[in-house]
Amino acid sequence: MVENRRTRRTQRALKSSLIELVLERGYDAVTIEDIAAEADISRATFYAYYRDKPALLTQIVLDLQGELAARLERLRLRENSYFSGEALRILFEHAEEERDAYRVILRGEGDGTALRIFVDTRTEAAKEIFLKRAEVTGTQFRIDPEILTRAWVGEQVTVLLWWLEPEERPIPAAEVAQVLTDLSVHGRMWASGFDEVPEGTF
Amino acid sequence: MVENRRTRRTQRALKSSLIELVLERGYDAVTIEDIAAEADISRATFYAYYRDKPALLTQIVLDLQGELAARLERLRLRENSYFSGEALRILFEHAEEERDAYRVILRGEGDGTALRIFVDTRTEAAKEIFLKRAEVTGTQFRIDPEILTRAWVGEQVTVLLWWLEPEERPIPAAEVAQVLTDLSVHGRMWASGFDEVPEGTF
DNA sequence: ACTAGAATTAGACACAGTGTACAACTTTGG
DNA sequence: CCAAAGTTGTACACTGTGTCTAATTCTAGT
Repeated sequence: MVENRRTRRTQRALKSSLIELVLERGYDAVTIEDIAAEADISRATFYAYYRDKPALLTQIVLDLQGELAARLERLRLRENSYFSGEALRILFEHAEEERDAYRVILRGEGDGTALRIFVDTRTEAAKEIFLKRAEVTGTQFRIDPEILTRAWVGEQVTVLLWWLEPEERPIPAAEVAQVLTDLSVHGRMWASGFDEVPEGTF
Repeated sequence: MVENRRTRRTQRALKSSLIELVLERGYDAVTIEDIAAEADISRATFYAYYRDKPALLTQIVLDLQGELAARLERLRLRENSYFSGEALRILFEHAEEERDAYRVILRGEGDGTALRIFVDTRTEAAKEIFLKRAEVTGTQFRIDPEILTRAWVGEQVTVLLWWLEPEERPIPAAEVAQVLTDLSVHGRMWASGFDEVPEGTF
């Protein structure tokens, strides 16, 4: 199975068919026969490329992460800053371009594996940045960086899914990214309009 | 199907069997026959209570949310404060008690429906509190409360799952809840050890 | 303690989808 | 143009699903 025009077409078709059908009917309601039919390919060929449905979905996340990682790497070479909110904007823009794939993944379709891969990869990336920043600036974490990272990725993923779901997104990518950065940087009380945390609370 | 000793036993057994087996082998690898066998019940009886596997899982989330809601309601009657981090502690304590059920749900096992129900319910609850607080204090949101809420729930869910996974939890419930509250209230830069946001960033 | 009704059972059924295999065919790249 | 790579249709055994039924066991209320 070398890289041909044909094989590429086949794999692309299978991936986008899965995405389309899953969004339409839900993961469990889609059979391999359905995917093959939608892709105009025989069921036998499906098995030439993927062991089963989960394998195809996993490949979709891996591809997506690969593309995202490439864009972030390009940014890193340009900017070399651990303080830019740029990375988040890139994530949201990428997600908008690949809206359907992201929706399938972030919804957790097909046992949660795809989502788990996505979250874990993002977590690793974020953790590295946080730790490197602390190292460079000599700053001491006030809370466990593990929790910090998990929380940060959790925010991203949840807001991302919410933002992607409607057909038209009223808020542009750059703007949600900025909002999320502001919230994360300044905290929830600031975001709620308080200038300081009210007395005798929390 | 009135509430008997027998029917209650049957339903409980089916629920905990599903949870146990899913944690052991993953949702898709568990058959209804497996669940019934584990619960010492015939497959026919399974169908007397639940249409299918998803229906059973959904019931599990609904039960859990019901119990959690009851505890939070009790708190609300006692405290009547919109500024307490108490609610979060209750969530973490509840999750620790029902660790296995929470893990199955938060992992997103069996198409993401159970997780979606969980997240949506939490989101509604959080949104109500945020809006009510703003109303009471007359505060103006600096960012869209919808995003604020989604992000907050996203943090909770992600950290919760991370915290629940290991067999023994090194950080007690009350403490993670406090950490999460601190982070959320003061923001990520504070949590990373910065006293103010560095110049020319974000 | 008895009994009507509720709950559970085993087993059979048709069915849909899976994963594998293979021989025949079409397309591709050099 | 042709050998190799890719694709196809078809068939197979198999697993699990959901429905049904007649027989059996348990429960609650008198």
